Amino acid sequence: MARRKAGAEKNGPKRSVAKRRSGCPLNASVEMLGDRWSLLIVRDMMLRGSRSYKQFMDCYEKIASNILADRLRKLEAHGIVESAPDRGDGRKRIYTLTAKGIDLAPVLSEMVLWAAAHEETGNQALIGELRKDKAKIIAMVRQRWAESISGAPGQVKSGIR
Amino acid sequence: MARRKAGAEKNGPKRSVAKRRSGCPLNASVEMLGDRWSLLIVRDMMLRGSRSYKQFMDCYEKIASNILADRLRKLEAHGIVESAPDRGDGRKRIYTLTAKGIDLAPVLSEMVLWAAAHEETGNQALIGELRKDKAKIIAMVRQRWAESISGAPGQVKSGIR
DNA sequence: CATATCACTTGTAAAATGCAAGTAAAAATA
DNA sequence: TATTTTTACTTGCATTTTACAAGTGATATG
Repeated sequence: MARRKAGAEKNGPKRSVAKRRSGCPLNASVEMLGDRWSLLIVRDMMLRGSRSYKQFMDCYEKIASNILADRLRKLEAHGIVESAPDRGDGRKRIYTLTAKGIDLAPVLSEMVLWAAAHEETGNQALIGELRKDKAKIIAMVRQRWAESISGAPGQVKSGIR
Repeated sequence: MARRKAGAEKNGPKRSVAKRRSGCPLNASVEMLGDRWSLLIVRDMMLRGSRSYKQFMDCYEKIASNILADRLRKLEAHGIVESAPDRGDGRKRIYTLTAKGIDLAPVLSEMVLWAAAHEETGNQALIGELRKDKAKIIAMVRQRWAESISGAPGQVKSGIR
C-alpha cells in the first residue's frame, strides 16, 4: 500500500484568514513557508529543474524521505506546487510549480542576496548575476518555467545554478 | 534565578559555512529564519517599533514566552538583533535591529507582496503602499531605524502598520 | 521471470513547540 | 519603608514535529 491520498481537498489557493494566527500577510507567508525545507524544494524546482521525488531526494542538503513527502503534500495543498502522474513511466509523479510558486522568485532572490551580503556562502556565480541584474534573472526563471509547462513534459535542462 | 546568560559567544556575523547543511545562500537564510516566529519578531521591530520583551509579547499572533526568549537569543547569536539593559529602568532590556537585521526589509517586503497577491490577507494600507513604491517604503523603514539608533534610546513612535 | 527503480510509508527516538505556572530583580505605590 | 506591580525571563510537562533507518507496493527493465 502506498501512493495517493489526495493531499488536501482540491487545491488551496486563497486560503481564508480564518484558521490563521493573524491576517498579516507576512504571517501568511511564514505559515506556508516558514520551515527548514519548503523553500529549498522550491529552489530546486526553480533553479535545478527538479520535477520528481528522486530528483528532490538528490538535493544537496539531504532531506529525509518522509519529510519530503510531507512538504510536497503541503506545498500542493497551498497551491504552490501541483503534481500529476508521468505519462510514459507509471512509477513517476511529476511535480511542477504553479504560477503562485514561480511568483516566489523575488522572495528567494532577496533571501539569497541577504545571506550573501552577511554570511559566507557559496554559489558566487548566481550572486554576482543577481546583484548585477536581479530583474533579468527573475525574468529568465519565469520564462524557462513558462516554456517548461507549455512544452511536453520533458526535462528542464539548463540551470543557472 | 533569571536573566543573562550571554546568548552566544560574542556576536555572530559571518558564520562560516562549516556547520551548515550546505553553502547555498538560500539555505543559510532558511537556517537562520526558517521557523514560524523569527520573521514576525523582526517585523514587529521594523514596523511597530517593538524593543522590549513586553512589546514582543503583545504581538498579534501570541508567541509563547519561552519561544520568544529562545528566538531573541538566536536572532542575537546570528547578529540580526542586539540587546542592552535599558538605562533608566533596570528591569528592561532593549532589543534593536542590527544593520544585518534592517537589511531584511526587502525580504519581508517581497514576502508580504507575495502573500497579498495570492492569499486573502489584511493590512491593505501597507500592501497598497508597497505596490506603489516598494523602494520608498524600504527607505523609510531604514531611515527611521537609523534615527532610532542615533538618537537617545527612546521609543520609536510611528508605524506604517 | 528476476531484479532494479520509484514513490512513497512505517516505526521509533530525539528535538522543537506550546501552555501554564513559577521566580528574581527592580520599580511603583501605599 | 513595606507591599504590590511590572518586567524579563525559566521550568515542567504534554504534544507535535523532525530525523533516521528500514520497509512496501507498483511499475519498468534486462
